[in-house]
Amino acid sequence: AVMILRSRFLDARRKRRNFSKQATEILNEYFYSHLSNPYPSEEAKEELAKKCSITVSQVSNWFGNKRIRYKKNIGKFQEEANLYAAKTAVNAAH
Amino acid sequence: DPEDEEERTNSGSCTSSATKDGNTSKISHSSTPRTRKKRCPYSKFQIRELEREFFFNVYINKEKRLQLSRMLNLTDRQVKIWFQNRRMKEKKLSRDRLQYFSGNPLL
DNA sequence: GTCATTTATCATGC
DNA sequence: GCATGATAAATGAC
Repeated sequence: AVMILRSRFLDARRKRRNFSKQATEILNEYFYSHLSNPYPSEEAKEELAKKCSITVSQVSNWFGNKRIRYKKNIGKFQEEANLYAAKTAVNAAH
Repeated sequence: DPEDEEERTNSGSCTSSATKDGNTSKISHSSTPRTRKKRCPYSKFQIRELEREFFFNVYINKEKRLQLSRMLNLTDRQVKIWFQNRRMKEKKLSRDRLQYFSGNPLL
């Protein structure tokens, strides 16, 4: 029984599952609204993790990947950037 | 400069082809990072030996470190860094285990 | 020494 | 076939 759970734990780490649409939405909103300094504090990470129903480590991984992949090809993310820029603008208006 | 303590002729995968030529600096970084060393994954053999030593001793001393670095064709610095990263990995594993099994009372 | 990172690589989803 | 999340080397702050 313990062995089963142990193997299940090891598998859970290796298997990759995409985050939910809502989670990605929340993370992108934060990223593009802090584009000048996309480094959330530890407290901000915990809050994001809670809202996204993921772990703090996963939040750190997401921002790490996002920062370098954005930097490596800004053009590819331009459309996405405009989208979330408009979205945050609407939210601010309300 | 934290420069190479002899990269040693690598036998297997990631040889020291860092071409430390003087100036290919396209962008004039007035200082600091003169070409970051390319990340090269270690071989199965290297990992096994590192893990073996890590099991006995989470902290490796200078003596064994030099010995191990020579045996694995790695620099002393690389072995030191590997143990640092390995300790961080162990800590993260502990955190993840705790979180993973926290919701499971093992029925 | 720890620890948050950067970067490349790995593994998987679709 | 790439997009994406996680991990493995390597750096730097402290």
